[in-house]
Amino acid sequence: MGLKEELKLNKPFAFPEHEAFLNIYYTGTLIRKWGTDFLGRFGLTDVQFNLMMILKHQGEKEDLSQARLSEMMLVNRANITGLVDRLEKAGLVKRVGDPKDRRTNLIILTGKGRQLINKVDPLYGRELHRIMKVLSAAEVKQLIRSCEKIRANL
Amino acid sequence: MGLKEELKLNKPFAFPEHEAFLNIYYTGTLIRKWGTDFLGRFGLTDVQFNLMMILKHQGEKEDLSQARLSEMMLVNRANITGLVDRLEKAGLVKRVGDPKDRRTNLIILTGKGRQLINKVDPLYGRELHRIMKVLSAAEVKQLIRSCEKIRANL
DNA sequence: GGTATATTGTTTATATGTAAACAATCTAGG
DNA sequence: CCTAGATTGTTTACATATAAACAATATACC
Repeated sequence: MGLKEELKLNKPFAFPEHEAFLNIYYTGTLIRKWGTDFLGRFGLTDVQFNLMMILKHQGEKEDLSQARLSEMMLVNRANITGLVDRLEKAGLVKRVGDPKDRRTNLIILTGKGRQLINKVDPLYGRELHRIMKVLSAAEVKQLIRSCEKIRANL
Repeated sequence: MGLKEELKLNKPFAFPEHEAFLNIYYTGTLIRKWGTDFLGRFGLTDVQFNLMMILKHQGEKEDLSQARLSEMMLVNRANITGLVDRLEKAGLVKRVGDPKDRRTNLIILTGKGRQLINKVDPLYGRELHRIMKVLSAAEVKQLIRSCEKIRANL
């Protein structure tokens, strides 16, 4: 359904570019809501899942400090403090001192955290496939290209 | 630039659909950040601007209660309380009692609010055009279709 | 070696988001 | 009319976001 109908707007969009811009904005918002809802069954928020997925997939080859995590998650480093606090309290991650830099905390999954993310990751992947399979391979490719073009101007 | 490079990931995406999904998520996030940055010059957040744009464009034909605003902005109605509080304190909007329903607040722009949004709206539109003009008309149309298809499954 | 500059993680103040509970009010159905 | 159920806006408790300031620590350069 078009945004005009979804939001029950009383007039159509003046420019298709405006409609496209809002489509990304609203779809991004709804993806976040969907993620929060899906992951809530496992006691996680979407942001917590994001961080743990980075630890699982990127952490194989790279030590991940709070500053590096904030960069990959596109958030201010002040955010990571509380986020790691909550995950640490839940026993899912641990702060480890970096022997090469005493300012730095390296964040690693605990056994419990690894076990949880190993369970949730494939279930999440399956849902993601369900959501995206309505697009053809060409549409997927074009969507990626269009998003990249837009980001280049932001 | 691809997400892999932007986030400096150490391995490529396993599935294009996953990459497309994250592209929307991250592009939505960056659009929000861009908006906050651009609108900050006028003393507004992107959320406050959103609400005022709805009041300007949708308010012409429809009385807008807090509940209706929360529906159009895809947020919980509890949010609107604080948002309107802040805009009211800034003198940009007003709460008006609905004569037909004493539970309801109708939200309207003040003179000052209307003046501000009339100034910012065209400037915002120009920036939006700058950002989106890298896409052809066909790409814009396809982007809208793809987002709609994805939302249908969320 | 010593000093200026940069970076890291934390804290604070503020804005936004959720869900759940509440009082006030409306609506439907007898 | 009256009562059961729904809706509205608010409050609370919490999770997430920012920017700005801070102490601790690294780094770069003379």
